[in-house]
This record gives sequence, structure tokens and C-alpha cells, in this order.
Amino acid sequence: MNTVKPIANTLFTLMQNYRVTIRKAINANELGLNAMHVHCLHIIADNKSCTANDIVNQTQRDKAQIARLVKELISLELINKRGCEEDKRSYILSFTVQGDELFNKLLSAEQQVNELMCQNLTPQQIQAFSNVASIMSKNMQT
Amino acid sequence: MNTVKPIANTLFTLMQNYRVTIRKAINANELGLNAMHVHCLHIIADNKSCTANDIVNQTQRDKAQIARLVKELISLELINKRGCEEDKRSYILSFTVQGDELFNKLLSAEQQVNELMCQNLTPQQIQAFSNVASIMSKNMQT
DNA sequence: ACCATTTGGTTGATAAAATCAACTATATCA
DNA sequence: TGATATAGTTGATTTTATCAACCAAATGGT
Repeated sequence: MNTVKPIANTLFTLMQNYRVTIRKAINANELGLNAMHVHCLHIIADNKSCTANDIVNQTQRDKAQIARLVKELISLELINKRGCEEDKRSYILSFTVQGDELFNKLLSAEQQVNELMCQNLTPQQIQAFSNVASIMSKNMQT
Repeated sequence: MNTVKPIANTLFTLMQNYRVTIRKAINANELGLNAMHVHCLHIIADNKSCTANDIVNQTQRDKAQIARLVKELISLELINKRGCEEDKRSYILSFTVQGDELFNKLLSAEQQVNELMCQNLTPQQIQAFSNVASIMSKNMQT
């Protein structure tokens, strides 16, 4: 019987709850994507001239996995890629019109989940929470 | 281009960093278990007379998945199950001697990761972080 | 300029994790 | 008692993740 509840447990629970909730929200909106697709779309949205490698770096996932996710997003016609001029090995990923549309729906679905998740919390608490989370992330990098 | 960085992103990053780090730590300690195994062990450790169903409820995973994880832990001789007397459909899970030993090693590996993760943070910050995380979890339940 | 090494990306093969459905045995409750 | 719910198991399948090999372009010495 372990008495202290490690942060990891708390995080695990939180993430699992988030996963379940966001999945429901996304299904409810019939967007038909999984969490990793969504995550990729976010990264593409946040980086102008985003390459597959940027996604790999930001997610720390296997590049094969990312290559396949990107491929799927392309065949769903949510994003497209064009050759990069500075580095001919790379491709710049960007939203299609439909991708843009869908991403907006997605954002509002997330918004809903976000509101749900942040009930009974003050902006200060939320801010502090995010700060701590990023410090923790940094601590574990390298 | 989305300007606000949603909490979900922060959490994703944090969890991924944690996953990578703890995996290294666990491998380094040659314990040979994955994150879900570890998670199950924690739940078993935290609940005296824990059943498979308790794990299902606490993790919100598919019961088939849990059944298999439990089976593996048993065949690794880390835990064993005995019939529950109150409810003959259930089995109580508990550590074997080796399981107990390994779990302790595990705890200290986690301890190390924890210290790494909590560098540059005050106890107050950590406490606040955990509190917010649990409130968020509760908000998303049901 | 040349060669060795590194880097971005793709693919095949495979492993690990998750999900669904069907089924058994026991429990619960009207 | 009979209908329904619950704990757990198993088979089949799908989804994700990982590893290794590979190509082509880039980089960095010498």
C-alpha cells in the first residue's frame, strides 16, 4: 500500500479523462479523426511552413508514424504538401480549404471540452497550471 | 495560425515527455514492463483487495485489455489472484514477493523521474498543479 | 571538388496496444 | 423463479507505435 499519490498518477488520470472526453466531442462533431491527427493539425496550424520533421520534433514520435499520419491527412484532403525551396528533401505542409474548415470545427469542439475541463478554476489557477506543466516538460527534455 | 496555446497541447507535450523519460528510466533499471503494466501495479498497490474490475474502473480502459495485462503480470509472477469470497465472480489481485520487490525498484525509478520533473518548482507550485489536475479530471467525469 | 556523414522523408515488416463481440458464471432484484 | 446486470475470459480485428533499411539532398571537412 503506497501512501503518496505521485504526480504521474494524477497526470495519467487526467490524460485518460481528456482522451475519452475529446474523443466523444470529436465523434459528436463527426470529424472522424483521432487524437494524433488532431495533434498534427495543431502543429501544422501553429507553424507556418511546417515540415513533417517539425512534427516529429515537437511530438517526439517515430518519424515513420508521422509520415503515415501526414499521408492520411493528405489523402483526406485536409492538408497538402509542396516542395520546400531551401531544402529540397523537405515538404511544406499546409491546410487545404476543407482542412481549414474542419480545423475550425475542431477548435470549437476543443473549446467546449476546454470549458468543461476548466469549470471551477480561476484564470490564475489555469495559468499557473500551464506554467508548471511547461516547466516540467522542459525539465525532462534531453 | 492559432495564437492561443490550448492546455491540451501543453498536456500532450508533458505526457509525451513523461512517457519517454519514464521509459528510459524503466529500461535503465531493466524492469521490463510498459507503462500500462506499471499503471496496473500502482492501482493494485493502492487498493487492498483490488480486483480486475477496479483497474478497469480506475483506468477507463477496455476490460479485455486489463484482463490481458493482469494475465501477463501473473505469468511474470509479479502478482497473483485468489478467488474473492464475497463475490465468486471476482478475484483479488495482490503482489507476490518478487512483485513487491520489483514494485519498490519501480517506485525509486519513478522517484528519480519525479525529481527530475520537479526541478525548479516549489512544493507550493507542485501542490497547486496536482490540485488543478484533479479538479480537471473530476470536471470531465461523466 | 570529393568523399564521408548527417538529415528529411518513405516504406515494409512487425510488435504492442486497444477495441469489439461473444460467452461463462455468478449476482441481484422484482 | 426468471429477467437482467456484472466480473471476467477469450478470439478476432483494428489501431498505433517501433525498428530497420533505404533514397536523395545537405553539410562539413580535407
